[in-house]
Amino acid sequence: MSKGLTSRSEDYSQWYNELVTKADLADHSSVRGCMVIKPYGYSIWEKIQSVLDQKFKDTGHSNAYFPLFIPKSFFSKEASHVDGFAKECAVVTHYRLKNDGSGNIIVDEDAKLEEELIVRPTSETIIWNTYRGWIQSYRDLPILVNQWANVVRWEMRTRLFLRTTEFLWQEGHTAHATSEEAIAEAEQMLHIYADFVENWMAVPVIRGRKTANERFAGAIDTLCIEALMQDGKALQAGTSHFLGQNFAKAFDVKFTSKEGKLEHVWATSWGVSTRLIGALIMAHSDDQGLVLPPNLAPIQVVIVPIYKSEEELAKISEQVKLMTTALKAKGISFKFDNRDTQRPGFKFAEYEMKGVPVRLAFGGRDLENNTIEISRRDLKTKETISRDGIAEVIEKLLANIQENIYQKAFNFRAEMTTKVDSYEEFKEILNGKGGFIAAHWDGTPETEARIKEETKATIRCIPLNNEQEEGLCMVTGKASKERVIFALAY
RNA sequence: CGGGAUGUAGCGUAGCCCGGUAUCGCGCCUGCUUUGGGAGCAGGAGGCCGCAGGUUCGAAUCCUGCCAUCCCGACCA
Repeated sequence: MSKGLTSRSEDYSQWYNELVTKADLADHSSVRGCMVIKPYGYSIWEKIQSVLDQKFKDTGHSNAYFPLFIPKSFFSKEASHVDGFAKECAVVTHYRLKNDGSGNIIVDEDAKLEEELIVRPTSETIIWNTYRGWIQSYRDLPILVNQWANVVRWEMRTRLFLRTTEFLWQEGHTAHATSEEAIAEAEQMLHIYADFVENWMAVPVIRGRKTANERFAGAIDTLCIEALMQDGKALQAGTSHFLGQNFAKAFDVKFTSKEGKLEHVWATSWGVSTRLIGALIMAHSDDQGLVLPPNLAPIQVVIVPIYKSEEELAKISEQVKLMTTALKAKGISFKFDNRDTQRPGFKFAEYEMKGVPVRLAFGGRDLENNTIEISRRDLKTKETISRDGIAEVIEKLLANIQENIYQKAFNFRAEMTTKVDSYEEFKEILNGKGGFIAAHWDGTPETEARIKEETKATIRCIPLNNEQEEGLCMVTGKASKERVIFALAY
């Protein structure tokens, strides 16, 4: 591992790629656009999974698993859905290889599938095809199912965690008897995502609604949470869709209501992916590496011994044991890094790169003075304190770090959110400081498309409970009753 | 799919114009000394120079073809 990182201000892309690699999160794989998530990176995903999974279960959802492959014909059943995904699907056409006689392995043309299989880019179609068999009466509803899975989208251009050809995610797919209930479900899940991202990941988000142009293929309404990254670009961190009866009609999923009438069911789908890890990196990291919020850090406290002999290490280990027992009792995760293959300075730099929130350095001096050196990753400050009541001190410190990281991101977003009233000013801010831009828009897809064409900025969302304010569209001058959020996005 | 570039050790590179079997740094291995911010010294291992042809006594270097990757567009519910 070479030292240091490219500075964020010099080349944000390079900084990001180096950080992902050097913090031991992931590597490019030999397969185009795919990544290998390394154990440390995966442990963050596991933490995300465990917290969200509990929230899903607390709201009545269950996990299930559906096939990776989707018959091509399923896709064509929902017109806008196929339009949205057709250009990025991996397709399985054959099921056998053979030796061509000269040692080369080739696809056996005789083993061509009658109907091609699509590697799922999302599972609405196969799930709704399955739900048809599960639903007959209102008594079968609601169906509240989530799946943890991988999906494949053959994007032209990829980026570690943010947009990879294959990625891990969860997708919830629910079926309801009424429109109101489905809408409430979609909103509930959006708020679960927002709470998670803000309180666990310490990333503030705007909860909002997508415009028709930016809506999910096949949805009636797409809700989203939008976060702001340190380079001033927006990142969609999660979505929740109200699908109306579109998929129920496409897959003929009907139920008999209390009143004895045959009706199509109402649907939602919602998901977050490993992209959240990308959001975490880009929201908090600095030129020393990752900064993990304590609530999400796989290791909250690392203890580095500094010793000159085996005997000294043994004494330190003994004292560390007392501390870790107290930490364990408080549910604080820790690692005692007593590897003798690396020196302390190397370990300090390594855990900074990996974003461990709190570091304790324990040496001979501390052994004598009943002290320890404690350092916090977010502010990079350190001080030597008494070991008495250390677990309580750390517990408070972790909470303080969590709050501080969130506040820092919140303040950054506030500074980077600009209200503009003219198209000129809009372009100036967009090309200058960037960030979120709140502006009036006439509500038409044409104007939205024109702005995207001319500036590359998109409407990230129309915030929920948006402040109503009379104004004029910055482009066409037509009347507008609220500001919407524009930004350049990932 | 257009425009541009690059393929040399695990990673980053020099050499290429002007042909003679590969340079340097990081990392890796061994030993000693070290350990409170990425250790020092000494020794060592590791290469089908992207692939396939061609020119030549001889190719990392020149020529042809192919493949791959990266960047900029297009694309990204």
